Amino acid sequence: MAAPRTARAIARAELTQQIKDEALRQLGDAGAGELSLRAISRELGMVSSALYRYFASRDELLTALIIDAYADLADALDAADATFSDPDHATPAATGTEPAAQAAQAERWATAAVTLRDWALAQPHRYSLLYGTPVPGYRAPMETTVPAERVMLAFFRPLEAVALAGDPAGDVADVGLNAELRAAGTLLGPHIGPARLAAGVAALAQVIGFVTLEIGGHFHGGFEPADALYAHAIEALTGSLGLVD
Amino acid sequence: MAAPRTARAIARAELTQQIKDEALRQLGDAGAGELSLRAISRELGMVSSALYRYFASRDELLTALIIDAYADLADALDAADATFSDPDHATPAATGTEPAAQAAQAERWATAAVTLRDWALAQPHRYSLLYGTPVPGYRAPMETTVPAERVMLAFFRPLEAVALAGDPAGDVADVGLNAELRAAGTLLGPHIGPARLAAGVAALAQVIGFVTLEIGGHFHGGFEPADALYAHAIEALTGSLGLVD
DNA sequence: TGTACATCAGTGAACGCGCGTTCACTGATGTAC
DNA sequence: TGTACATCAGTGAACGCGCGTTCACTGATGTAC
Repeated sequence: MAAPRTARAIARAELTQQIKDEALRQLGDAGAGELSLRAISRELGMVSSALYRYFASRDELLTALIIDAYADLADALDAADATFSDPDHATPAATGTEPAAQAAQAERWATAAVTLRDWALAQPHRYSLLYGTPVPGYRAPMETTVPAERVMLAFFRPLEAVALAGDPAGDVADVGLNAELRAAGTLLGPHIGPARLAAGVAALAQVIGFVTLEIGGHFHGGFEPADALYAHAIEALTGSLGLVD
Repeated sequence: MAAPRTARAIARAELTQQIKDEALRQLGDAGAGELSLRAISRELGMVSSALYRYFASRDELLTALIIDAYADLADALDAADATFSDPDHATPAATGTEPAAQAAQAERWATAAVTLRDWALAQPHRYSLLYGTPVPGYRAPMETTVPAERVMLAFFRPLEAVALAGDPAGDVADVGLNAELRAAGTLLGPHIGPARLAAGVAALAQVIGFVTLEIGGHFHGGFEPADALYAHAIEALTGSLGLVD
């Protein structure tokens, strides 16, 4: 991974980034289906075939953009979360089952939800790349699953903390679903009980749904900006997650 | 609206439908950004310019597809709901505040949620057209808002019924949000209190989020099919709507 | 019922444009001795 | 430190393709008298 720092390598890294930046600008204008290598090269003042020194095909560029977007969103979520595990702050994960500790995890979760929306509203085309309509003819390769999981994890870390503190939450009635949830739990948070895991997935679905609707203009005329509505929903969700009473 | 039933008018209506059908088939293959008039005309065995007798432009065809999709989804929701207001069945809307009446509305709501997912999974490209990434360069005209609202209404009718039966549910803490909710309520259900309206929007967002994630392949490897998880979430949602205790 | 005229579906050619990808090439940068 | 060779970024032309939309046209269908 650590490339040699020759002038060539530096120039290559820089131009690779410029290509991605310009690609993103065009996604903003046109949407994912319309990403054009020729338009990108034109904008960068080079010939279209030169792009092939940097990305083997259009799909490879698209994959790079998706991976970057997941990573960037995950970074934003981690950065927002960092304030909660700072040496300056208490690390509530280890402090026990008392309401105060749970409330702190509720705030962590709420922060993740707010951060995701802020990120999405700031760059809706990148959000759409991740959670919108799949791009025509493009199937995300496995390289994207790791950064995608980093995003998920930001929403399950607070639940894991509460579970570790002694409140795992119980099973779910449906036996089959219970097994599915336990299996998913090994990735998302091995100590979270099935009931809370299900609530966690549902809460995340609501966050995604909210943002998708808002970006899609479905709140037009009614709510919008949907800040207040969203804040209200988050409060209810932390309740449903068993993080506040 | 009632066109003359000349042979010409009949042929026109039929071909118009065939064009739309073929357009949908291509959306299934390629996604919304790639809808091609030439490909459609090719498939229908006619010359591309002939399409302009039926749709003035690509955007107009796209608009027709969107309106149709909303209408079709709304029809499916209404049909599923019809069993609840059949003369054969009790019409619980008028029966009062007793738990039994509320439970009936909970089932109505759950039916809407299940119907929406079934419809979406059966034709994911149409769903994406409505709730996925906005099509590049295309802005939905106002003609689409009426059928879009029909879909929403299917999810708020049960809430209105409960409200009319004497359980409107109260206000929400945030004064500004309360006003927004009251304004939105005039469309969605004039007797639904702000708190339940907010819960209703949140529940709908969760439904949309779930289906969007499932169609986008984000449940791959974990859940999928997500039937059990979805059913579980719906139960929790009817609780959050104050339709079951 | 028959005729004259108007409407309209579908044709075929063309305009002007854009796309992803390939290939042989040149010249500059980096490496090994 | 200097030279010979290998690597690689970027060029420019080309291939083969697709697109939305326009226009003047023909022939069939519908309408009015």
